[in-house]
Amino acid sequence: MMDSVQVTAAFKALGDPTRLRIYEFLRTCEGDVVLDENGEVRRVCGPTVGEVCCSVTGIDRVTSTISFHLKELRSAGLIRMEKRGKNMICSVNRDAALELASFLNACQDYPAKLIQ
Amino acid sequence: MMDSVQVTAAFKALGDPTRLRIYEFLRTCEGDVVLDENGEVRRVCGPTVGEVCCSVTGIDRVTSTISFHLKELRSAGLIRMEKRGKNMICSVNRDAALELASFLNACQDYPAKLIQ
DNA sequence: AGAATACTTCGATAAATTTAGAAATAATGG
DNA sequence: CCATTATTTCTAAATTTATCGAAGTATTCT
Repeated sequence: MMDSVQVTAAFKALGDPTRLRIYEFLRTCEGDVVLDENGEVRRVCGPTVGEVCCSVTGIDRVTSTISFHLKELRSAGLIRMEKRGKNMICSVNRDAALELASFLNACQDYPAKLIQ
Repeated sequence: MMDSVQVTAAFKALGDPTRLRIYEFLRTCEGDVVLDENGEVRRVCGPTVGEVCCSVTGIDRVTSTISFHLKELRSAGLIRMEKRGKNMICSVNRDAALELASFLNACQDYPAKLIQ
């Protein structure tokens, strides 16, 4: 379970237009995954850092800037990155997204009293 | 529906520890609401800015700073504020929270292909 | 081994953000 | 109408952040 420090970090990471753009792009990339020896899901193909740079339209940033933003998203636990030869393969961490969603949905656990 | 600029602004607003703290406090405050002449839900009692200052523990900020953060949350559409005499009454905007949650839940609409 | 490719880290800079405190505004109470 | 209370706006300072380009690190290719 994410504590409030982690939740803040995740929201902060998504609260930048360039990063949100990258994040949304990564979400749309269907990629193959495998189950490794421990039964963990591991991504084996998908967008590399270079592909993110080329593919994310509307923003115009050099590679080092994209790298910086990917690191921010990764530190916040929102994406995973895995070395694959010369490349780094990026993928979203769905568990983190779902945890954040459930944090936001919790607003319904505190109902307001309605008075006519 | 929130566009991506609004989503960014909302995440950014929540991505600050002081604001997230305030937001969480506001969520827990059950307050009475009324339906006004247009059938709109309107809050009639609940935490004022001053009460937010006193009640949100763990942060230590002067009133003007809290006021600044409330304004940020309000600009992002996450909370509502309504004048009531000398006071301003604060409440969370649940619709915004639920929209953000559904943005995050959309990560499930793009399934990865699993390969053994 | 040396060159090429993919990415990250470092250094510098400009812009944005958070913060406190002072001054301003608005509403109520005597 | 003046004093008090509640909140906001303004100002200035400190800190953080986003950005680029250069230099560095790894990995593959020849």
